[in-house]
Amino acid sequence: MSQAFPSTADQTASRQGASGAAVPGQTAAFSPLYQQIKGLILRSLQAGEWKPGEAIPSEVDLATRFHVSQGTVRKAIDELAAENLVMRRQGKGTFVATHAEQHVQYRFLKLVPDNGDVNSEGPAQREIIDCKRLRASADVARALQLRTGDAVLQARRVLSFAGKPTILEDLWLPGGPFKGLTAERLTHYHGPMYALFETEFGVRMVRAEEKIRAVLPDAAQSALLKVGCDTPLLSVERIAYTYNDTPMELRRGLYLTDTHHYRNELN
Amino acid sequence: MSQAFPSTADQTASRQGASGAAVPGQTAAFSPLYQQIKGLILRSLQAGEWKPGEAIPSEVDLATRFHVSQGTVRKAIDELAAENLVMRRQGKGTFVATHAEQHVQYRFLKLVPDNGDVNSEGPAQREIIDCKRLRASADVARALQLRTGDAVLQARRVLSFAGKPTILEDLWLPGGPFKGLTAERLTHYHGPMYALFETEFGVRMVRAEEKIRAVLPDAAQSALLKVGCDTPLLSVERIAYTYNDTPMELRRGLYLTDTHHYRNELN
DNA sequence: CAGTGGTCTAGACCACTGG
DNA sequence: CAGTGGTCTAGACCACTGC
Repeated sequence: MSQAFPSTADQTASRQGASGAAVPGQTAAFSPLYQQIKGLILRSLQAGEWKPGEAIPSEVDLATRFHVSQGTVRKAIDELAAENLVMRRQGKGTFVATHAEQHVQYRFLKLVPDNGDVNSEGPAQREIIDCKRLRASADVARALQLRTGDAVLQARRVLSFAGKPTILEDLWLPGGPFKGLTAERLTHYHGPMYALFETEFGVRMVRAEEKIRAVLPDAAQSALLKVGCDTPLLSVERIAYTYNDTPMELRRGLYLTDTHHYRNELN
Repeated sequence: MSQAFPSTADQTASRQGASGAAVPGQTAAFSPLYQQIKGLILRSLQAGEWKPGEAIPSEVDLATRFHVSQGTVRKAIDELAAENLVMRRQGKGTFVATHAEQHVQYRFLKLVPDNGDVNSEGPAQREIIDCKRLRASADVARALQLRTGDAVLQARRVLSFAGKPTILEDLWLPGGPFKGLTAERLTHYHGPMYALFETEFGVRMVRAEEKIRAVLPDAAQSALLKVGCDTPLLSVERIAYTYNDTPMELRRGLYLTDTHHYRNELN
């Protein structure tokens, strides 16, 4: 009895007592109740039942809805909070996480000024170099789990700090979910790009993976960053995922690291 | 009543009921019971009451010892487990984390082969270039929270994969805790360096911070890595900490990234 | 003051390990 | 089988927020 929750929402949770009655020759994957609840809440988040920034129902409400104790709902939400999918605020409620908040802006950008103070340099200046639709090359298609030749959107931009070009980014988005995204829209939006993705296209980036290398720029790249072709740069390839481990963005960044560095914490 | 646990171990935990009786003009920092328990367990870990790899007392034992419920101990241990200070194993117990285990070896090394399979290339070949005692320069002293001129131990080594030099590391250790460490010992030890630190010097690295840049090697560096002076390399400066946020190692690595990359996961 | 998340408890039962 | 961590519950109370 590991298929405890069929598709409809309001349903009583099933305890998995009879472990002997499982499929023979196969280990019945044990999934605790709170994991199932977590899955249900996840499904609602995914379906957009609650929008980014909004509060989700209180723990007692959810406990009633799912016919479990508050403690079980609590443990489910604990895990969602640990994965940054929701934010708990004591006395107020639990809120769907968003990239559009001041203190979590640029959650995925690990480049910081050498003095360590992200606030010391003010907001980045952004310049969209171009933005066009094209057909996915083999490697882009693979990264985004599309087929070669599928429609994708490509953009290139430069970020500058204190007037100095520091980051050159190329990014690719699947054509379907991001239909209607234009250079205009990108240029005039103020705030993190991922916030725009949320509000305009309903795409929430939930986690990302980065592959980092040291490279030398080609002629076009060095011109845009205004450095010599012999200046070593960080190459940061990022794949960002929505719910369900679905890749939704490929980003290739070149970071200038003379006044900034990529900061990472290891646990 | 936020100073609930004085220095002796076996003591009854105090509830913090009377919040009105706090120091006037100052917010009484509320610290929940499980945090205090966590602090006590942490203190025992730090004091070496249980060695790396050993089991700590069971939850019920600890609950008895601290005069709290098992649930409270559980929450304390949950946090310690989340910080990788202990490892829980259902049915067996809770164990002090160690760097000397197969599946968590090289916990702090994020460089992986491009095919992503860490096991495909076999163990790294290690060569100690040198290892000597000297006086801390200003920047090394600052990183290790020592005074300029204090005794430090410096080592340099090259790691090779499939015979190809890939990582050049310089590292600095505080002279006091690592008294007696020699090039001999480093050369003949098989296993992660951090495991040696645990077993031989009782120093457990708990977390680390890295600053990453792209650089070009100098003549000596390029010779050791057998690459040209125009080959861009990842510069990875790591500070590793023991308990209490005490820095215990400064490491400056140069990573060759033509067949490997630095892998990072963002949440 | 009511409503929210956060803490703490005591007890029952389950899943896993090893002797 | 006993001992461990893991789940789930019901209930009490605390801390914080906003009305």
